[in-house]
Amino acid sequence: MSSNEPKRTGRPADEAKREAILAAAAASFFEHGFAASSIEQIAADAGVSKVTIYNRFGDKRALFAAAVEVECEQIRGSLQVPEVASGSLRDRLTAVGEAMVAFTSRPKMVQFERRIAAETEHDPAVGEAFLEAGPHRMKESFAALIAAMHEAGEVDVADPALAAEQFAGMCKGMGDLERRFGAPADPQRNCERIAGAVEVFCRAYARDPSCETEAGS
Amino acid sequence: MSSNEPKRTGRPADEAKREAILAAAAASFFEHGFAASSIEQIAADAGVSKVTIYNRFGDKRALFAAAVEVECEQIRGSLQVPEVASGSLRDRLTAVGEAMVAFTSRPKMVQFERRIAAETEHDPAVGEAFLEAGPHRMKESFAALIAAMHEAGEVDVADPALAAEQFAGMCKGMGDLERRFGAPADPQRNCERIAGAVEVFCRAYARDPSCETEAGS
DNA sequence: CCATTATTGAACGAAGACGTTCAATTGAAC
DNA sequence: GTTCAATTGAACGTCTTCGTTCAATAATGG
Repeated sequence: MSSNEPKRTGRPADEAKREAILAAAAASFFEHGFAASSIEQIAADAGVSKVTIYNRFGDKRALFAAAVEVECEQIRGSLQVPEVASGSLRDRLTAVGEAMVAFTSRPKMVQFERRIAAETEHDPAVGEAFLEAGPHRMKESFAALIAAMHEAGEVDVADPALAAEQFAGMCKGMGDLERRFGAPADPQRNCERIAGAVEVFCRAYARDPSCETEAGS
Repeated sequence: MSSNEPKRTGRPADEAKREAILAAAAASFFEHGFAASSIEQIAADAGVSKVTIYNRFGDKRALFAAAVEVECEQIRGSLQVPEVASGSLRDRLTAVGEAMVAFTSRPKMVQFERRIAAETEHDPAVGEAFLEAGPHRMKESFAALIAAMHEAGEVDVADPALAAEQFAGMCKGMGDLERRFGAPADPQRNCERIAGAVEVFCRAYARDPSCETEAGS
């Protein structure tokens, strides 16, 4: 693999600058939107010349795409359904619900989703990339977990993917939507939503009506 | 009330032009976004002089706000939980679920929500206005309907608002999110989501396990 | 030291946008 | 027909933006 060692002569590219550019680009794009962000401002924020940005990314849209890709990579890295193997079914579902809500309601994520959604209108590939990096992976992980619970005889679920959506949908309730449109978060209501989701899910799917089954450690 | 009859002299304002301006503004703002829309283009689309727009609305932001207000008004007018008074509990819930999904998944609405969410970052009042005109009203209507079912002894629901959110959340599942990020709609999956939501809701809340209670006509 | 590449600062050109000004025209009411 | 407001078209000023060009400088390998 000669590509592994470019062996290029001349002054090497400053990787720190690349990251500074991407950080500044992300900050501007996701706060002000694509059209309202200016390359010059991003360059200034990154402490970098405008020409450097054009040399390395070529284009405003390409820079945007690169910033989105970095963010999606971060999402892929930090997203995971908690592997709670112990505790009652209720406890484990509650943990999953809390993790999902906490993950999706961070202001950074809300902001990112808003911008990606808006940009999807102009460039569907952006929305697709996000969907794949975030929600779809999360859904698959959680569906697999439900399928495992089914195999273990704890629940009786014919369609794990649907059940995963149902549980996630109940946990989010309208909190999701409210945050997206600027309403302040209501932690207490969120707890009630999660508790309610666990309750309904258990009533609908649990084999043991008491839902106190302990998972084998 | 002299305000009822302005009795103003001179050439009267052309109301058709006002509507044309608002229509063109809505089309441009909600398709391209606020920053990427230009007054000149909107004026051209509306078949109107740019000066007319400035005379009547004053400002680009004010024009945007007016367009949002018109759209919210339309939402307030067309949104309603269907008053299905007959049929089994399952049938009525299914009808409500279908109506909600149909209402929120129209491309126009998806587009509108994307833009409002993006603009909420810059102007929280916009998000608040939409939330009030749309989701909150819908939730209250549906919660009232569930409360009525509870009064009638069909279901046993301690928190109608929470139950309304749960049902709506299950109906939407991830279809909502997928549409927002450009994934094509999947009508069959939507039907399964609604059917699944009805099933889970009934198992969790219905007094009559068979869920075949007929509502009095 | 030399070749080569990265980076910078400044300036440029073209384009577009916002919002204003103004004279000219239109249209309704009296 | 006169009066008065609405509308228009065109031009203007100012500002911002994208993206490019170019000479000068910094940093590395040989």
